[in-house]
Amino acid sequence: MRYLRIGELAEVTDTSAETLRYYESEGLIPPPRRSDSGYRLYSAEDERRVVFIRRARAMGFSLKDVADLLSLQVDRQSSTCGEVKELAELKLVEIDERISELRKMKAALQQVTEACVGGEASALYCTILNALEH
Amino acid sequence: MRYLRIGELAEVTDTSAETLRYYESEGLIPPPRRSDSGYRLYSAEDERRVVFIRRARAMGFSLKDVADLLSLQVDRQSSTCGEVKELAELKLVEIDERISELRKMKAALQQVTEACVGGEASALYCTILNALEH
DNA sequence: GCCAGCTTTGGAGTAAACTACAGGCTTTTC
DNA sequence: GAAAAGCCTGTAGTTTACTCCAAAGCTGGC
Repeated sequence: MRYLRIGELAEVTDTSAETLRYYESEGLIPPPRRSDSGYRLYSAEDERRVVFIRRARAMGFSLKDVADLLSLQVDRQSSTCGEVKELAELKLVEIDERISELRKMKAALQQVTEACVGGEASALYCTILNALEH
Repeated sequence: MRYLRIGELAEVTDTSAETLRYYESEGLIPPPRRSDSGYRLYSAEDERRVVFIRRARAMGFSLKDVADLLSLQVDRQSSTCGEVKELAELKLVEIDERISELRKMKAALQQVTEACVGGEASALYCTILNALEH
């Protein structure tokens, strides 16, 4: 199994070593194993986790949100399926709402670009706010 | 035409007077007209603008992003339709990417909740990371 | 006309999420 | 084997987006 050092993981996940150490300090990624000299060594599992965090962040989820989502990683003894399911369903509703808002925004933006086909004169109507009040 | 005072606008847009003044200071909303005594008086147009800002913020767009989107409000002389269209299309791509990421996340979450139907024993498989590597 | 509850400006404070040192090891490269 | 590059801990600084005063002026109801 191949382990990555912090700089390597930073590169493949498009972030920085500082950020990775910060995530560790905030408990978003578990303390990785260390080399004899104390260097952090990250597994493929750690990498997946960081990729997930970065994706969620890019979508505007807070680190707290991400922590909630990651907490859905559950082992047998810690909590029942019911609790996990409840949390997941709450987040599902949130995600659905986000998607529908984004669709509205997309429709509005498309209306803007369509209004723009007509050349200079139609710039008058090129406002996203006008497009939004369907 | 009905004008709203800052507290009223704050209430209908579910934010605070301070935040509205902050948006004004950052150029996200234009300086509204004032009453004789200097109170801000907001139009329905202002209200729509604030609603838009709050929605976009709730979806994780930064104020800079919002400013970009609002800059699509263009008047005849300021810029050509081509420029507006280009910006709008750039944001459209961004929005599409966001939607598809959210869909992936949704699918993963649904997989988690489905795995949870089976009761306690299946909690072993209840990890969102496992679900994400389809 | 008085008082509670607005509003004003200006400036300071806060929380989240990084980001950047400093000083000192370790590893790699020439 | 020496310089360059990478990593360590710890702490301090930055950015974004608010949030909270303070001191003073308005507004509406009794």
